[in-house]
Amino acid sequence: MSTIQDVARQAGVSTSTVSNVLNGRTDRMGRATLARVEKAILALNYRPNRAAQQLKTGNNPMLGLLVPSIANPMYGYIAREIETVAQQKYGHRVMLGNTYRSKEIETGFFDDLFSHGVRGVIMISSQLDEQHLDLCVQRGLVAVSYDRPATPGASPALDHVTVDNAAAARMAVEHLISRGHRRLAFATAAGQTMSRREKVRGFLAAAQAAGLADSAHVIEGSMQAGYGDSEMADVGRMLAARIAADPRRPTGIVAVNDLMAFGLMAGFRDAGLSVPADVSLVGMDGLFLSALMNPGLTTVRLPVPLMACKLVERVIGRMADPGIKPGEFIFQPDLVERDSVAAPPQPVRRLA
Amino acid sequence: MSTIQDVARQAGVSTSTVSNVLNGRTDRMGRATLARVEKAILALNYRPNRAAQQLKTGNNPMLGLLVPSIANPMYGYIAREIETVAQQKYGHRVMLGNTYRSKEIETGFFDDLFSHGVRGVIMISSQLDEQHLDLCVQRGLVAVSYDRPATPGASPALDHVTVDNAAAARMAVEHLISRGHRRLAFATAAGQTMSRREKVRGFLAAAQAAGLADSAHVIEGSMQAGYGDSEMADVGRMLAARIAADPRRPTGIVAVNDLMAFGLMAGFRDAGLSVPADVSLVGMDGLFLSALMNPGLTTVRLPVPLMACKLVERVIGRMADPGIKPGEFIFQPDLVERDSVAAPPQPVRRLA
DNA sequence: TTGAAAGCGCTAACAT
DNA sequence: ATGTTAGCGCTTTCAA
Repeated sequence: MSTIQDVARQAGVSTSTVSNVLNGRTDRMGRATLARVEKAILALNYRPNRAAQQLKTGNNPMLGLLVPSIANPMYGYIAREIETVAQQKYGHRVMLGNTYRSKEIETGFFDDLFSHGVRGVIMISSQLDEQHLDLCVQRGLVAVSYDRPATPGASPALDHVTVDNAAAARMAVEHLISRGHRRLAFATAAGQTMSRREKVRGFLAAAQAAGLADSAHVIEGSMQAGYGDSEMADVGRMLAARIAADPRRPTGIVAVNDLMAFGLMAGFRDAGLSVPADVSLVGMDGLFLSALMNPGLTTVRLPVPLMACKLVERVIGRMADPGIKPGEFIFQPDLVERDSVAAPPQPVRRLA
Repeated sequence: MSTIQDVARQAGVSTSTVSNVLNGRTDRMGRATLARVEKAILALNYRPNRAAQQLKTGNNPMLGLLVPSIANPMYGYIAREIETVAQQKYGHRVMLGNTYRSKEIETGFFDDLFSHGVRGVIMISSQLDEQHLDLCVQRGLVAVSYDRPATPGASPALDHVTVDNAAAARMAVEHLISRGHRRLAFATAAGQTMSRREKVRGFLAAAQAAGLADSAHVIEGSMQAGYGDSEMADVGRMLAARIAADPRRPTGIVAVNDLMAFGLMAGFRDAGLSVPADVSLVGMDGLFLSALMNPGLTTVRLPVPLMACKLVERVIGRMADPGIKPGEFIFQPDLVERDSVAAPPQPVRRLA
């Protein structure tokens, strides 16, 4: 590994000149000098030592990325987009952490962020208390949160990038209603996240607006382990059994996310119910996997690449200019129609 | 952020004493001194600056992790296991990169590994030339490769951790044969990886051993984009159409991985063929998603947590002791039976 | 048992 | 236009 000194020697200049070209201050030198330095850099295949740069400047071209579990296909998708734009567009690397939604693990990650000199972090579905977060922000962390709107009232210390969850739920409900469904349910897992709360709110509001308040219910399953990839589907499977057993069961179900919908589909199959003949189902997320399900899952798709861009743009932008105030960025989803929704089954008529 | 100096001052000792307690050399000091230092560290919530440590020692408690795409559920799963053990068991953080199987991107990642002072890397399904890799290893990188056996003949500069891919394919074939299948196919995507080659070899060998060499074929679909999450399923879907159109089509199919199997299932459905009544299907990977498919996918499951442990243990072990020679570690898979395999359809008899 | 001090590779203020 | 230099926070040798 060659150092800035090696380059300086090779080019016959001082280290500050090399440093200047490294940092784009090329106006401060002759063309010939610049050329010599660039040649030496190439010849030695020189790469600046980030640790030294960071020790000096306090900056590290790296972002923290916190997800509940990267094994969850939705978080994997978001993470891929984030890493790709952080790298290709801004030259930043990504330090990844799985939190399993544990506060202790999150705290540990933040500590390490500081000790590695990483000053920007993207948090996917955080559960962090506002006070802990505020503390990190006070210590100079630039944080951007996904999938969780700003806490109303609290001073926004963070950026918030999120889909319009209430609108997403509404789209699902309206789609079901347009196909003739009157008995609706929203299937979710216990353990409130902001986004789940918003979806429930949107679901209920849309049902009410259609005059269906009395026949729209929220069904919640409890999760053993707490973080949510296969567990989320397990909950769906369990919930489906419960729903199937109910003689007055809903005919149209909105799932809190695609994984839940996958579990629901499997559970209905176990119970001998057919989707969409007996129950219709709408997911949320728009995973590529939803197209592979049998039947293909109708789902509300989130604009993941757009949101990932915004997330990265905001952390990096605010790291560069601390004067920028945190903001809130809400994206609109869209409905992808496939084969998991049909008209509700006709009630069986007894012959007189 | 407090420094080692702050701690030294607070405890009334020199920085070297603090450094000694930081590095476990507690025998070199009095009990009272140790206690004072520990108290000061706690009081100041002190965290050593990794950049400074690294500048001094050349070590960084961080691992590189290279995957083709973290949006692929299999790589997401492996990555989660790796990050978790690296962190919880060894206190190392993970720097993540998506390669999209591009050599340029891989090279860029390696450069950044060096400039960040990261000396250990885990490569999932790398396509790297041996020579490029060797160069990095010569420069001091400790590399561990997953899913690719050592190149025979070449001096092993890397560790290799992999499942016994040939055995995996054999298990799938034998399962199909045991259910009465005689016309077999192996469905894969174009673009050779080591693991795909091994699987093909195992498939062919098993078919031959059963005297089925003439009726066992490898079917290969080409990928547009090159890296493989939804693309892999797309190839499967396309391949299914091709297979369905063949009047002498195979009755039992082994898919190169679960994603391919998912695509195949969807494609057969498109074509009006039923799994397993018309075609039987065995996947490979053992994703949790395979249990959610309709029908549930029979698949050869890889021992991911075990392999992840070994991967991490090897990089970190060899970083600590460069004397350890690279080795090869092969894990055995097992078959998970679900509902995608049945007896082959009876040939239609015409009435005389 | 403890401390002083050099130096890892870099940046940037200051000097020339 | 270019060079000199202090110092970022830490480890470690050597001296006391």
